Amino acid sequence: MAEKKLTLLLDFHSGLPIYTQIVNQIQSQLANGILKPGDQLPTVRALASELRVNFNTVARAYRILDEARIISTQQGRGTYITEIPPPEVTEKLRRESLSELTGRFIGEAFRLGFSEREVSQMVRDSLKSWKEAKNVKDEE
Amino acid sequence: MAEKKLTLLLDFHSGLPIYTQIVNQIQSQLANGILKPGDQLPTVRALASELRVNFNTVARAYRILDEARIISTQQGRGTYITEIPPPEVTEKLRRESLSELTGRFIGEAFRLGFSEREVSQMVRDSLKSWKEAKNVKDEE
DNA sequence: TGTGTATTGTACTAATTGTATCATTGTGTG
DNA sequence: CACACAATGATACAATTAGTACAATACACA
Repeated sequence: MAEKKLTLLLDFHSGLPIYTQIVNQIQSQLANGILKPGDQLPTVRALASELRVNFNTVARAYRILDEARIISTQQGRGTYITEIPPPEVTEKLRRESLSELTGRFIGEAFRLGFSEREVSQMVRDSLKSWKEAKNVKDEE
Repeated sequence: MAEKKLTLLLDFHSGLPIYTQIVNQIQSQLANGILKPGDQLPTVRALASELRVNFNTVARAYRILDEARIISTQQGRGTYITEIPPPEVTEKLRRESLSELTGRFIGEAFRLGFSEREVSQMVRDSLKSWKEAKNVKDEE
C-alpha cells in the first residue's frame, strides 16, 4: 500500500481560500471513510502539483490539520492521517512510554555503575523532595 | 549465546524518526535486561533488512548509541552492548550525577502526567526485571 | 603463513520530505 | 486612489532516509 490517490476538487472562484478547501475536503473524506487513520497523504509537492497550486498552500492546509491533530506531518518523511486509538490503547501506550522512560533511566544509572539499592533510594528521595516542593507551591 | 533475535517494533506513522525508535527500544531492552552487556547486536544490514529500512538508518541509530557509550561498534567485527564501563569519577560527582539523572527522570515522568505511584511502581518493576534477567544470565 | 573473499561498519552524497521567511498578488475599504 | 490585509507564490533551509563506494576485520584455504 503506497499512497492512495486523494482526489480533491478545488473551486478557484468560490471565494473560499484554497487551503481552506483542502482542509475541508480532507476532513470530509476522513469523515466519510475515504481516508482512514494511518493513510499516507500525498507530499505537499505532489498534491500541489496535481492541484496546480503552490506547495506552500498545501503545506498550510497540512499545518492546520496537523495542529488539529487530524494528521501528522513529519519533515523528511511525509504526512499521515493520525491514528485515533481507543482509550484502552491510549492507556497502554501511556504505560509503554513510562516503561521506556524508566528503562532508559535505569539503564543509564546501571551503566554509570550505580547499584539497585542506590537507584531505588535516590528515586525515593527524589520523589519525596518533589512532593515537598509541590506542597510548598500549593501553600503559596 | 551468540546473537539473539532483537525484536523491534517500528511505527512508521508515529512522529518519531526510525533511528530514534531504534535507539529508544534498544536502550529500553537493555534497561529491562532483555539485552545484556556483551550481547552482540544484529549487523546494520541484518537489522535493516528485518525492519525493512535502509541500513544507514540502523547505522545512524548505532552511532548514536555508540557515542553514548551504550554499545560498541567495530568495523569489520560487529556491534556489542558495552561491558558497563563506569566512568572514573569521585564519589561526590558520582552521587551528584545519580541525583541529577534521577531528577531528570522524575521531572520528565511528572511532566508526562504520571503519578508518583505509577512512577515508583514502574521503577520497581524495571529493577525487578533487570534483576531477574541478571539471575538468568548468571545461571548460564 | 600468506592471500583472497566475505562480512562488517563508515563516509560521503543524493533524494525526498516538510518548514520558515519574505515577496507578490488580489481584494475590499477608507 | 491609497492603504491594509489576507492568500498565494518563490526561495532557501532543515530533517530524514537512501545510494554508493570504501576501509577494517575475520576467516577459509592453499
